Amino acid sequence: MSKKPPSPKSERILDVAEELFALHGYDGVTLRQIASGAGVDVALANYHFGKKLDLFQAVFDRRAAELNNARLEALRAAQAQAGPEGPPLEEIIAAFLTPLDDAQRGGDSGWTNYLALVAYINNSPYWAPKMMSSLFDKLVAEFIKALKIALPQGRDEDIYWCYQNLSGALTLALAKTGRIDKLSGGKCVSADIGAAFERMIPFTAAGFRRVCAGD
Amino acid sequence: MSKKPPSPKSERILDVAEELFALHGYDGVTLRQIASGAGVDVALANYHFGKKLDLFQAVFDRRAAELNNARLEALRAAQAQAGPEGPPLEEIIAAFLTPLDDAQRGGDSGWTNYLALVAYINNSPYWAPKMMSSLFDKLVAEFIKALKIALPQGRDEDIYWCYQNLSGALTLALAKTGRIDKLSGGKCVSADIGAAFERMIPFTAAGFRRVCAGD
DNA sequence: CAGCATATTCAACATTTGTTGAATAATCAA
DNA sequence: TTGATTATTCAACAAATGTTGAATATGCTG
Repeated sequence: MSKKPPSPKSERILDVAEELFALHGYDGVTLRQIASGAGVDVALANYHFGKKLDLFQAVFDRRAAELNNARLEALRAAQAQAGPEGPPLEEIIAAFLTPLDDAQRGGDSGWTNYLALVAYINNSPYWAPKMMSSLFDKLVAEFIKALKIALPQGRDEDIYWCYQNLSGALTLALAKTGRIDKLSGGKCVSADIGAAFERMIPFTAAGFRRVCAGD
Repeated sequence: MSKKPPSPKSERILDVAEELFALHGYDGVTLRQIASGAGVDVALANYHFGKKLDLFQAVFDRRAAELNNARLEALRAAQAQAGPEGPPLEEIIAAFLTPLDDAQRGGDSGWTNYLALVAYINNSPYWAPKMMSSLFDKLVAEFIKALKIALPQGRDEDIYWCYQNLSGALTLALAKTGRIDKLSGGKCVSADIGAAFERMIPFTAAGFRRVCAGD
């Protein structure tokens, strides 16, 4: 485990930046808003992280590796438990999703903000190509490989398109826009990622099978 | 020298604003960038549309009614063709999606930008509650009603959660981030909405059935 | 033509923005 | 204690931003 100073102000800067970037996007947040929210002078963000863009990248990087590891471990665990034919579809998808729910349940509200930020980046035609590839491509490739084994008759294009459907459903869930709350008259709460995943896993698994296996 | 739609400069302002807002978001675009792209002075945007926020709203409103009508008509057409038990699931979803593809195929690249802008708004925790509800809630309620008829055993929460999965998959497709292009090594092109919908319809239909009908 | 409304540009404003260099405070080893 | 390194604030800069009022152009109607 990495050990870091308990609460230097640089961490508070990252926390506040994380929250504000997730809500308003990169250009919708000023360094002074971040500094003010962190109870810190404007120049301090620059001292610790350099330019605004570097701060944005630092926020993104801070939790990326840990998130990646958790998801990869979940996939490896499912694979270790399965036979040589690989884990079933539902377990692959669950390994893709549940680490995100676990992170949010950990009590650290920073993870909630971080995942909303990832949703913002992943849905942005400007940011997604620049930021998502560097750290997530390898992980996604691993999941795609596992999906191909679970769906041996699936054509590559179909699997990738289905993966995009899964990614989109996940992205909107992480964004937590509150829209489903209103549409459903309160029956659904967009902050309840567990409830969302409870449906997302069978939903997308059935979708994969229908498109890639003809079921 | 003359391929010009007889468009006054106010339309060009909307066109450029549409494109830039879709790519960079509300705060990522300056009025001077819009004016410059439209070959127009900065003050003209203010003269025609008022404040920046009003311009943003004007861009959103310009095509909203037409889009809504096309989707509602598609649903009504499916209902008219079906018996009293209502149209099957796939046709409801197709009515929800295909008008968007038709709009993009119309040759007007403005529709492509507009739908990417809707994707940006729909995925934003800040904008979605303010802008999506006003114009889309009634339409969504109509589709939900049709879905409930097609899935009579489905519980309300399940149907709403499934709808969110559909909405998320659609949103990411409309954002056209280009990410699937790279992941798939060129086998999928995110600009090809037709190809995306070809999979999205059976994918989400199977998902609805699995979650809401126990199939 | 004249007159008038609309459309468009020009010039400028008060703020806000990201950024930086110097000054001050805190931390810590010797 | 020193002294040096790190952390933080202060003050200010040039550039960019949204916005506005006045000036000019354009088009239309009589």
